[in-house]
Amino acid sequence: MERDVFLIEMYKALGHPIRLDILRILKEGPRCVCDILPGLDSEQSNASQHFTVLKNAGILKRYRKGSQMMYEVIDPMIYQLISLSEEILIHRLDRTREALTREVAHE
Amino acid sequence: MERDVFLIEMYKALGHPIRLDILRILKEGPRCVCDILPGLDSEQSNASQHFTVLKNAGILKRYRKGSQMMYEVIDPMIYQLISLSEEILIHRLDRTREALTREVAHE
DNA sequence: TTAGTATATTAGTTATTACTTATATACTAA
DNA sequence: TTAGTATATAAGTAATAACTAATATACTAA
Repeated sequence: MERDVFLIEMYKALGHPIRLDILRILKEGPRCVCDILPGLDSEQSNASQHFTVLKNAGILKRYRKGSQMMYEVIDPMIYQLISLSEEILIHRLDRTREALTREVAHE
Repeated sequence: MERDVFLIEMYKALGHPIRLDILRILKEGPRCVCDILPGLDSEQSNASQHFTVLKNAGILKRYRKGSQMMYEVIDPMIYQLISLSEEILIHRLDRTREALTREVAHE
């Protein structure tokens, strides 16, 4: 499928801790870079490149507001996606815990 | 967050066309490598490494069945995740189409 | 045993992504 | 204008991921 190109770009964009941090900060609404940067563990230039990755993946858009650059999540459904991923993870941890409990019981 | 490591590994694992293909084939249920390989655009060795990535990301598990190696999706919720991603994409295409229509109307 | 099949693993190479440093651009205010 | 602030972009390097080719392992059947 050729649409997969976009899917894959989206997954790749999500696959970096700094970019997840950016998305979490933007969950509160549009923010300028100056307000996001302090929450990131990254230099200005590097962070800026991460913004670009998220923009190119179709997740963020940006616009200028005076001397500041604003970033905004295009489609809040992306947060459903992240939540669902987290659920899957929790699901997994639960299973692991369970398996562990069974093991201990058998000793 | 330290749990992010696992999230990120999951997103990274999803971010490759061959690995998405593998998951789509496994949607029908457990399959041996021999049955999956023909559906992939990849050499045996390379494919095998993609299986490993999916396994290490906690998405697949495997077990031997005679001379064959079986792979199986651990948690079918992963397909919800993929569907949701696809929805987000469709959503985006709809918006783009809409915007285009408006533009043409204004000409 | 031996040969054959199925598949994983290793090592080497190539391609892609991330990061760093330096610089450019856009804007604001003096 | 000029200086300062906010941020992007470019170029180079380092780190990681993907691929290829060769080999190893586990099993089966003769």
